[in-house]
Amino acid sequence: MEVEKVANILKLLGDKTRLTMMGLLVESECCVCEFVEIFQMSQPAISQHLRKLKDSGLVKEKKRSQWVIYSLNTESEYYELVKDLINHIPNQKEKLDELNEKGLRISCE
Amino acid sequence: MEVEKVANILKLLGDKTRLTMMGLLVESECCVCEFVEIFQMSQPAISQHLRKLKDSGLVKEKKRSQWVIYSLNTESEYYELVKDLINHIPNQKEKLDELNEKGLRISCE
DNA sequence: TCAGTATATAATTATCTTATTATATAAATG
DNA sequence: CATTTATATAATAAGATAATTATATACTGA
Repeated sequence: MEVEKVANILKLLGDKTRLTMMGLLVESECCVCEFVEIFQMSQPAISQHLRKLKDSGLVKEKKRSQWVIYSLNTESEYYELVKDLINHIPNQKEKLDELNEKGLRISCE
Repeated sequence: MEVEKVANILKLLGDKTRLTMMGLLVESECCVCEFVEIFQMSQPAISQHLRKLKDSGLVKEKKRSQWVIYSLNTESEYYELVKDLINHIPNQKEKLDELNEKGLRISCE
């Protein structure tokens, strides 16, 4: 794995929002509106973060009815690196549990 | 470990030069002029990269005669993370070997 | 002590990043 | 079919980043 490629992945995940997104996605696939709720950030900002993660191949998307569901791309050449990184951040599951309690959970595995 | 702190470390190492520096330092301590030679970059640019690594506590420095020798700070709270990251880049030892061959190696363990 | 070498800092500039607002697209539903 | 909901894209502006040049500091050795 080239240094430059790894550096680019680190730069990509060197953002609190995107790193947290990956921590969430390792728990469960998520749709855009769930991220908007969790991060309390504008929808375009969320879409742009997801776009970067998708452009790098770290996540993939699928359409389900009106929602776009994002998930980790386990086929990515960086998947092992990503898992190593996520091991160093706290588990993000409870953010998803909170969504559930508020009845705002859309995506289901 | 907070997400934000990890993200900051990833941002810091999400730069080809700084990530390579860490790959070199895991092999051996190095002085500034060795980095300048290896990266073919201006000396102030090198010093500024090292400053960032030092400010975050990832590396430490010591003075030996006219040289400033940098080394990994194995006491850093991020040391395990750093080691995990470096495991994903190619070994940088041969860059140091090349310096040796050119007679430009200063630092010795 | 002066010249040379090693390093750090300051100032500047170009480029990148990230957020926002405005707008477009597309599906769902009454 | 019009409205609402979900998402994406474009334009823009503020702030961060990284390189360079110029300069300062500090140690070494003749």
